[in-house]
Amino acid sequence: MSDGRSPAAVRSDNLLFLTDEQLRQGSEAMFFAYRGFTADPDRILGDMAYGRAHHRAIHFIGGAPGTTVNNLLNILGVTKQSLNRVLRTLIADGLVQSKVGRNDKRERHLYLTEEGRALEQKLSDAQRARLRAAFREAGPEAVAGFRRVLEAMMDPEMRASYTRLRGSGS
Amino acid sequence: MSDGRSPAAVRSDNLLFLTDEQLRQGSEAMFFAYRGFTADPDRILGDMAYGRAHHRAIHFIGGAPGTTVNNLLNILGVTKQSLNRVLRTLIADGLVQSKVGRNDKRERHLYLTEEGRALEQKLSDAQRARLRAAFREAGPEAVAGFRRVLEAMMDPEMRASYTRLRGSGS
DNA sequence: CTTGGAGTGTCAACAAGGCTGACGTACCCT
DNA sequence: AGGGTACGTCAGCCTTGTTGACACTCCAAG
Repeated sequence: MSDGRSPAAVRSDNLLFLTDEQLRQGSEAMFFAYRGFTADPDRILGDMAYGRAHHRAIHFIGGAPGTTVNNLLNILGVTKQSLNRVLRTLIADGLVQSKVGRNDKRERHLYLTEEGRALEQKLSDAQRARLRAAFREAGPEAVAGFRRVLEAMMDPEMRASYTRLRGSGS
Repeated sequence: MSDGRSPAAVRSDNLLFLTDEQLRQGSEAMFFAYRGFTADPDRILGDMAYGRAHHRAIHFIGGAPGTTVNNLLNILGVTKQSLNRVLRTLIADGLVQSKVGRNDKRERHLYLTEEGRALEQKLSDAQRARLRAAFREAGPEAVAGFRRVLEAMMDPEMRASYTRLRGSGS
């Protein structure tokens, strides 16, 4: 039920001495940190007609120009209807360009326009500033540990996406 | 270690060699890891009539029995209307009990019922299992670094909430 | 006692962003 | 020619966030 009452529970974790309380603190750290992590871009987007979903799309298109819709779908883990709604507005507003594939004409390859790149820059600058400050404050070894834990926390398929297996244009 | 292409960019961060690419990877690690982090409870809640908001409420009430509505509001960072909608269903369903404060009768102190505690247990067990596995895989030093970075990433007020300043009963 | 303000509950309306289901179109491949 | 793939889209539903407005209870100050 709770921390340290049962010697057996502690013993079962004797390698790392992970009490429930420590794990609880880990959960809450994730919650609060993620809030901080998204706070800056959210504030910027709040002033415009866009939301976090647009940010994600712009981010991953910017990071893998020429990626296909299907590819993005897998990375973001949403339905095509959800993604399409976001993509439609971004394309209509001229932030994203969609090109029919050369090899396979069913596919659409996505690129940021100049305007899209500008917004991506603005958003990621805000987010990177916080991340940079946090990394500096915590120190290099802490950053390495941070990365190791986060990686271990992902679903395996996501770990693959994360490890630079991003799809590229045909 | 550093894949610095632009000497100027590297030099500007010479203390830690933080390239934009490293920060980008940090962002994506947060994104994918948070997805993994919430995946298990979300799956459980999806079968019931509850969502992530209910999980959060139950979690923080369970961790600080007797907390007031206002307290919870500050921790969760949502409007009272949003929280109230969630709380109302939890109270109606008998998972949460709301008691009028002794000293200040305007306040409501929130507690989990037996049933509520059971659900909290079920949800946090799933989440803790993933966290535990990740912590084990990454090792103790990595966990310490993980905590340090997350803490540095929070907003200052949230850091206060996180550091066990949770409100308690009247 | 009156009054102001804090803490809370609640109604109404709305928006973002998830979801499912269904359908159409264009295309690739066998 | 037909089946499966990639994509777009319409329609509808849900959760969860938002504002704004209003009422009630109660504490504390005047």
